[in-house]
Amino acid sequence: MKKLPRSFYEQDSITVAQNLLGKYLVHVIDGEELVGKIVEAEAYMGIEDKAAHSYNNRRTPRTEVMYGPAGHAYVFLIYGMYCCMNVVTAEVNNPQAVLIRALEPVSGLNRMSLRRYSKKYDELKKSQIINLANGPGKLCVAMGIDMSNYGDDLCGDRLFITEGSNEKFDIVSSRRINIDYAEEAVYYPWRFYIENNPYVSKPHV
DNA sequence: GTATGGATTGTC
DNA sequence: ACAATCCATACT
Repeated sequence: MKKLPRSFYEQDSITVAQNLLGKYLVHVIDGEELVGKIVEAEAYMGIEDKAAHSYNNRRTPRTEVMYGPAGHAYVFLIYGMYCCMNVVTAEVNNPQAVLIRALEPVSGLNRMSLRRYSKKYDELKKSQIINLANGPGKLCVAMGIDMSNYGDDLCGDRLFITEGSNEKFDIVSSRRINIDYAEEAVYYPWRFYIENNPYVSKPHV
């Protein structure tokens, strides 16, 4: 499949978040391709978005990559135990990003399964298959994405995103998850997911 | 140097 | 409903 061009990422994060649904996230690790279809994403609109790490132009070592060119990975550690992966969007010095929140596993299934459960894929229960990558922390474990991927160029050959299939789907929008601190931004409908996809993290919200 | 809390998850 | 777990950030 064809990699998404830099221009895909050089738009506002709301547009990119919606357009990322159905695309394939690929991580090449240990000589194998791990692939998941993006089924859920959240837009973080940067300087004026109280939910964003870059709110009010907060520029620190952690958020630095968000101020650079679009199409790079912003990975951060959350709660001391999980990583979350974002795609940097918009132009330089406009620190927007899209959080990848859930994947439908596509290939490298055994590798993903071993990373999450130390078991082969065909030994998993149904619930474990659903839970392989249906959350921002889980998908990073399954895909082997960690802080060493901070700043990775998504137009490169290690961590990238490709075009999806021709399937049609409807997009649902809702409030973003776990940003209760964000005052009025709590209610912005900037979470997007594929309707009726079983790998979405919290379909009901 | 010190304190605070989090774009989560798994278990109780 | 809550603990796990620890770094980034803000403040002194």
